[in-house]
Amino acid sequence: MSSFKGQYQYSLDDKGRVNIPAKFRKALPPEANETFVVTRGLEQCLFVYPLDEWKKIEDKLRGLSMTQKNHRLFVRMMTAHASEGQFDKQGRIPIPAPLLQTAGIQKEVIIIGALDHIEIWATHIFKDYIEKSSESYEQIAETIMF
Amino acid sequence: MSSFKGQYQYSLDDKGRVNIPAKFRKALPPEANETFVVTRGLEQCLFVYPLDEWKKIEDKLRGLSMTQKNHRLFVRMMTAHASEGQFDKQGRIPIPAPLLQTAGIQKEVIIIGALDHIEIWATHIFKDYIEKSSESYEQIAETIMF
DNA sequence: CCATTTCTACCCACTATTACCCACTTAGTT
DNA sequence: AACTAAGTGGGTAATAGTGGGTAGAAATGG
Repeated sequence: MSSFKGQYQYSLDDKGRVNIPAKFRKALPPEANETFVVTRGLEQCLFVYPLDEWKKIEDKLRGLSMTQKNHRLFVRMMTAHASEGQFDKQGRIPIPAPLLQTAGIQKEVIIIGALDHIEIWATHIFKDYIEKSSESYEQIAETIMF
Repeated sequence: MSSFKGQYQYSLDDKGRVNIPAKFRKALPPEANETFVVTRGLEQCLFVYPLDEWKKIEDKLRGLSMTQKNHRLFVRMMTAHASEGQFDKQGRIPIPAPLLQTAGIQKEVIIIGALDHIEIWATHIFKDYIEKSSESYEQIAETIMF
């Protein structure tokens, strides 16, 4: 079971590749087979799952009904934007252009760990999000039962 | 079990052929026997099933009742538009003209993976669909229990 | 039933893209 | 200060995508 955490600043290169923090790469379980899946996230960012975690998502998606409009939409959003890949020798992954666009990524990105997955944000979007959300953080905490 | 994912841009050539992404071809299980079935999709697009997955659909269709008007309609829609075929040496499949028409495909297409099947969309229709759906995506996500 | 025409499937060649590899730079550690 | 590890950039070879030509099969008409 992965437990990604932390926040790292990187930049996208001309070929659409981003580095994955060495800490995260080392934390990958062997079942992930050096493979990850990037897909569209909720909020304007990208989710990166190690292969083993993605398999769990897939199983849940398969359980949805093809005849339900909302289910089809959800499956499409998750899968159509998903891209499976492997690290190159330097530990980078390629991000398909459509995903970069949906996440508003141009050059500067922030990569954060979120336990079972990694998130990639355009730096300025992430900063805005954190700032805006900071105000309601304590309030939202009230609604969450621990 | 197939697990198609990703999004690819291709163009229909003058002979009515479209390329199937190399990744998808490689992911075909041997049971599919290099064969696929294209049929009319839900929403304005085409569904492409590897033969083994299509067999499962057929089994479900057989389970429907011939005495129910809606069932007859559903079976007809799925089967009348279905076309079985194989890849040429370059990995392309021919799409019958009537299917192109129902999907509104002229030249530019987007091919997406949706786990057990592949979908072919006219590019502009797909973009409209995604844009329109993006608004409701997070909302729909809330209703789907993972 | 045969001849002609159209359509389809197969094959080849060109172009674009991707993935792999190597080298350089920067940062952190001893 | 030197060494090691991590991040960045770019070149090249292999692969994938596109377009078009030709031969065989099917359909149509005489």
